[in-house]
Amino acid sequence: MNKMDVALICKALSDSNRLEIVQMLSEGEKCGCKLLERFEITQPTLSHHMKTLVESGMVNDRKEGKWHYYSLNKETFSGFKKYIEDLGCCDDGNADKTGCCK
Amino acid sequence: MNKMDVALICKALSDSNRLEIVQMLSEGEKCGCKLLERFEITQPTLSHHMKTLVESGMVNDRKEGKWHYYSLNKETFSGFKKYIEDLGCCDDGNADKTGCCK
DNA sequence: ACTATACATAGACAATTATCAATGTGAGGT
DNA sequence: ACCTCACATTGATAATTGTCTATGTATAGT
Repeated sequence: MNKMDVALICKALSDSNRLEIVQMLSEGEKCGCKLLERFEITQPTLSHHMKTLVESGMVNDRKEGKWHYYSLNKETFSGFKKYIEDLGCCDDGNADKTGCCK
Repeated sequence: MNKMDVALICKALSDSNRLEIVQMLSEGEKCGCKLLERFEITQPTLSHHMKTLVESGMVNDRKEGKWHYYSLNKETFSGFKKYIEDLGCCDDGNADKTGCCK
């Protein structure tokens, strides 16, 4: 995962509604209408947010009949987590010979 | 650390220049002029980015003579990391009784 | 006092974004 | 055929953002 991917994911997570959506999806797959119930936004606005999340790679979109089921993209998420962990990796002052720490 | 804090940090990291700045600061404290050398942006633009980073809480600003020394705020960073880790915490399907996994 | 350096602030502009109301689409049910 | 539900798209608007030029400010050296 490169810098641009991470910046895109961060942008996707930079809205508190979308952050909460990701949090809800971490509990498991959910359809759009269930997500909508939890927010005070209109359906087109949710649709826009979901598009942003899907395009960032953080969220999968699966269609079944009338419904869209959204879920976290585990691969993207773990890549993102690793990038973030490595980002602050040397700020503890206990870097070893590999140039990294803990 | 709450949702708004995290959204603010994500917004700060959603620009590839700022992401690279944070990456540079993870190597250690650096002054503004050293940072500026590495980017093809003007000084006011860097100043604006640093303000965004400092206001997000991710970066510390220490003044010494003419220079501003910037460094990662380890506390904020580790809080952020923890939040991100917990965010995707249950998407592996191996949640235990605590409601969480690994 | 003058100059140079490091950085901030103000003002402008183009691009992006979050949101909405209105409308379109596609799938199921009656 | 018609209607309803789930969702997307369009078009609009106000707010935010990234970037610049121009200018201001503070510190240090001569």
